[in-house]
Amino acid sequence: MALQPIVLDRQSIVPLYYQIQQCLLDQVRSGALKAGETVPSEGQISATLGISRMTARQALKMLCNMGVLYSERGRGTFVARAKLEKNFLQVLSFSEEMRARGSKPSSRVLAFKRLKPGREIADTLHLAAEEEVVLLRRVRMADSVPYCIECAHLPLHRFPELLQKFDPHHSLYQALAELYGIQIAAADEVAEAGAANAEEARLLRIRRRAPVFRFTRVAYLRDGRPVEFVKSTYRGDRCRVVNRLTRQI
Amino acid sequence: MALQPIVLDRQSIVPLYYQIQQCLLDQVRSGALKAGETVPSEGQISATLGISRMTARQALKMLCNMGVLYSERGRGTFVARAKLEKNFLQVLSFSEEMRARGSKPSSRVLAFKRLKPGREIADTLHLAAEEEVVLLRRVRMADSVPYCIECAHLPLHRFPELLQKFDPHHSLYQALAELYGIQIAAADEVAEAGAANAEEARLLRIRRRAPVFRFTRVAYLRDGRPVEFVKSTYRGDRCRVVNRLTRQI
DNA sequence: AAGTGGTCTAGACCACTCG
DNA sequence: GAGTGGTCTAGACCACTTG
Repeated sequence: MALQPIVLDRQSIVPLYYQIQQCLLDQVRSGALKAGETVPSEGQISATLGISRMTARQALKMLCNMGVLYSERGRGTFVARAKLEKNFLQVLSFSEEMRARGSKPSSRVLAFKRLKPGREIADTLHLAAEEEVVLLRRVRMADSVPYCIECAHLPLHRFPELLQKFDPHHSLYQALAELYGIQIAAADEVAEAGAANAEEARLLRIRRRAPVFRFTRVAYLRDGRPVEFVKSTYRGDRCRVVNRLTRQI
Repeated sequence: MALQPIVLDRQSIVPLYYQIQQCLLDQVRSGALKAGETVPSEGQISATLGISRMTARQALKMLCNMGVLYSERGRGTFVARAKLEKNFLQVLSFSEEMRARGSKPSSRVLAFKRLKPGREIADTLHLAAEEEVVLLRRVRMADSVPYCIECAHLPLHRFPELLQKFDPHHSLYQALAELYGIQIAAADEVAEAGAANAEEARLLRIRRRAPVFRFTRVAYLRDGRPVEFVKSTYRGDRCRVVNRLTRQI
């Protein structure tokens, strides 16, 4: 309830509402604000910090959207009980995901070439007829243990010299950012349950017919243009899909 | 660019920003506003409708958060290209999900009783020692075809007369809402890939070792208190997990 | 009655993009 | 320079919860 002293920097380029938001987030993370507890009200925050109520509100609103807080009309704003620090639903590349877990990612490159794609891929990537893609097929490993087979398709016209410039043993997303200034903003992913075929079993070092996940992922830029189509097969014993679902009321 | 005439009802209890938001959403859905096109600017909307710019902004902001629109500073607000009409990550009960697809849900009840839960469930639901749960185990079917085996656990103290009042052939979520005024707001779900064991194969009418999804779901109220723990097994050939991922930049 | 969050207003300045 | 979105202010009224 007592607001830890927040020092705002009005000269900073960082918006005031963001400074407040981060400060509250730190207090929740550190446990200074515990689950179920009341957060200082919009009125208190604005009075204490000498800012407008709308600005205080903006800070709280974003934390509510993130699921860190929740508000009840007439009662107040509270710290939510659920722990959702699990990097929910971020688009992460394999490399990023493994590094986040403290493992060292590596790759065995199976194919890296240009190719005329099939219908599904051409349609999904909005390619004109006869347009080619770059195909990158790799076994991805963490600490030298195979995790998945990843088969990425990228429109050649958008990444003209990828075949020459990119070392396929490194992180693709990092290369796209560095070479082309490309920021992936979102992705749609479909997961299916399957059983390993002979090739998958060999590459992933599992038994034939062992459980696997098959993912189909389409990655988008901020404006919604598709830039990547990926099919991948993950070992069922080393992968789980975590979701945070919300209910529209 | 031309704004379809929006008629605002200032007497309505429905907030102005929400009326605007729904109207724009309809135009995007109907195709009147196409992907990549400019949406009327905050200034235009506020001037045309005779409302404050902050209110117009609130309507646009929510649509941006939903991924329907995106904004670029200095340029404008645009319709996103991705098709994201896929019932994004909503918590839906089996019944709701099947009805949404136009199928008729039904259930074969395997168990409906009180029970002392194991450690994992007691911990997850924050139960005191010796506290019991209601166990509801069902084969869920759509148009009489088995889809999954669902095994739900609910804290008995919160739903004291569920065993007497609820007909286990109907929708559990609907009953929770009607009998206890309970609104589930969010859920965490973990999916794993597996192979059907003998019992699962029999109940789901698939071969032994056929691919299945195994889900573990914990459902929460608005304030984050857990109210349901579910383990379920879905036929791999009749289920896919769809995700929309976003990237924190 | 006092306090809370939800909505709304009518302004303001800024950084940015574009012609 | 005109138009855009991003931020911020200082008020306002309302419905709601709580004591």
